[in-house]
Amino acid sequence: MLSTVADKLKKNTFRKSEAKVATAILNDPEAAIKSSIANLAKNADVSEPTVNRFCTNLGCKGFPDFKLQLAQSLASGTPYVGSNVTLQDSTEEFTSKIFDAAAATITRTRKNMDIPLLEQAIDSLAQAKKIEIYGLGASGSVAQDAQHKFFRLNIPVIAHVDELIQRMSAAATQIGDVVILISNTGRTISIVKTAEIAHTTGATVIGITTPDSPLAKHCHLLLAIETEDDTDMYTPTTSRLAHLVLIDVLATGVAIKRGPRFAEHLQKIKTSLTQTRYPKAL
Amino acid sequence: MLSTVADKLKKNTFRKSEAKVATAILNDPEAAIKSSIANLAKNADVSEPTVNRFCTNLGCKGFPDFKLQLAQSLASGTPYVGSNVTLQDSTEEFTSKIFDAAAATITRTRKNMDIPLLEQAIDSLAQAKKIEIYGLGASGSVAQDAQHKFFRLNIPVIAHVDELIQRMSAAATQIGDVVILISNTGRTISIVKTAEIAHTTGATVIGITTPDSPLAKHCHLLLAIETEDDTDMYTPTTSRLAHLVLIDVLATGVAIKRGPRFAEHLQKIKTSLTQTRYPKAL
DNA sequence: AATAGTTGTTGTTTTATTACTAAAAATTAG
DNA sequence: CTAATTTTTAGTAATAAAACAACAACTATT
Repeated sequence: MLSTVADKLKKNTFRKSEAKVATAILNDPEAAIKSSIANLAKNADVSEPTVNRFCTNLGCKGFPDFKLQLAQSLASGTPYVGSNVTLQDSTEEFTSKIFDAAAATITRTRKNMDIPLLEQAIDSLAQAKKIEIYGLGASGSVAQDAQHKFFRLNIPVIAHVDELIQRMSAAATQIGDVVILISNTGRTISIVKTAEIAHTTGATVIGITTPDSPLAKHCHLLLAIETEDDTDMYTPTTSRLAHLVLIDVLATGVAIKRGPRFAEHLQKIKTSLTQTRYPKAL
Repeated sequence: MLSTVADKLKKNTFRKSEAKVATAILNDPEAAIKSSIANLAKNADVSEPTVNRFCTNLGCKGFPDFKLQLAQSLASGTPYVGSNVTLQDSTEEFTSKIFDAAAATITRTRKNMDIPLLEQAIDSLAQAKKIEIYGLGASGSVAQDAQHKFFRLNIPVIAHVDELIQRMSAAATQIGDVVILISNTGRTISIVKTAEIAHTTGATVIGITTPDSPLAKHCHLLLAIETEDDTDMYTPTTSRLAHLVLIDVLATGVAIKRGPRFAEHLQKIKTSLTQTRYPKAL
């Protein structure tokens, strides 16, 4: 895991005057990326070369390079402001926090994507005789969204949100089928059991869940989505957004793999819907 | 609408030599943020002051400021390249594009949020005797996700994804009830008809849909989500992500409005789930 | 007291910016 | 339609600012 400049700033393995620099930067990072070396040196009450040495010690090529890297780590993610919603928040505040959290989740998930693994998953989905998608609770609607996505690709697919039906259906899978299991925690007993059942039939088991979870251990292909710790009950869980985007990626990958002959199928689906809609205004 | 430096780079309202600068930067943005003004000027085959003027014309304070801003928009994954997925895309490419589009949608939606309107919606939801949520197709799973969210808040809520049941249920609503209609296009005839029915009963009709659409005209409260034009059939629709986050905001708002007495209810729900899960590893 | 480790001072080099000038394009008058 | 004038645009050269390197001084530790 490559650590950002912002992360390094928080370690306190600094010498006296470099610590001053670090705290000065942490005090107002936004200001730091805009100020010159002289300015920052004055603020931190150290000499200019100290600031420069500080930067090189952090692994940067110099002060400008440091500013650039800091700017980038600030831009991605918002690691500085705690984004937990509180009872005291104004509408504007909690709205911002929720949108922030959502965007951050997307960005974070993107960074952690394992492309070769994705390709494997897409391969097996593209060749699947049948795709079964299981989820419970909030992951249930994710499963249904996934069904909708793959259905449009003209692939035999079914989502189940009922524990018993999931088990029965899983038991009925065969070699060549793919079972996608969606679980935020990866610790839902019933889903894990279902994964075990699917394993016995020889179906390919794909998990969209937290790494190192019980479910993760029962998957042929683990598409890991890191969960933020559910510290605050007022903060909605954003991981299902990551799940949805991941499914978009899978479905798109399959669509591309199937190539241009699918274009006409998708067109068919589109025209089939036109009768259900009011025409677009000009 | 605040646009990033990266956005501005794509507009071609440049003069001859500044266009050279823009293309040079777009050719290799990563390199641009690292090079000096002299270097970039040579690459673009223009003089150094031209590069500088280019930066100030873009609204930056100077070249260093420009580099900083560009670095930030690159880091936050802004799609500075056209984000339509093509058949030729590598897995890495279309994955990036999809995640980019998702993040961009979230950010864009956030900017367009109308806070007072949100507050009105939250108010009516918090006071609702009953909440009904309707969606079809992809919006169906959004509706079910919404049901799940409000259900956790101990509010009488039901989602329907069947056109006929939606109509019947809408006809049975009363004053004090709230009907949430979710539609990406806002042009699904059946949903619009259902909105009309709900209107006659005196229920509050909230629409989560495209502004200026037929559905939008039949809502008491319109929570507008701008849709990106569905230009490419391989590009998944990201608007449902916006819908989901918006629902998060609504549910959170209601939770906050109901105050601390809800904390215990949420706690109850949590403990009710523990028996269904494997314990967390230490 | 000596030495290794840190920090500050001075000066050089690189980088960015400003002011000015030349060229090109556009506009208007003849 | 052409020529003259104005306006816009780009480049040159000079200036200012910033970053960096080499060296000197200081501190703490043994």
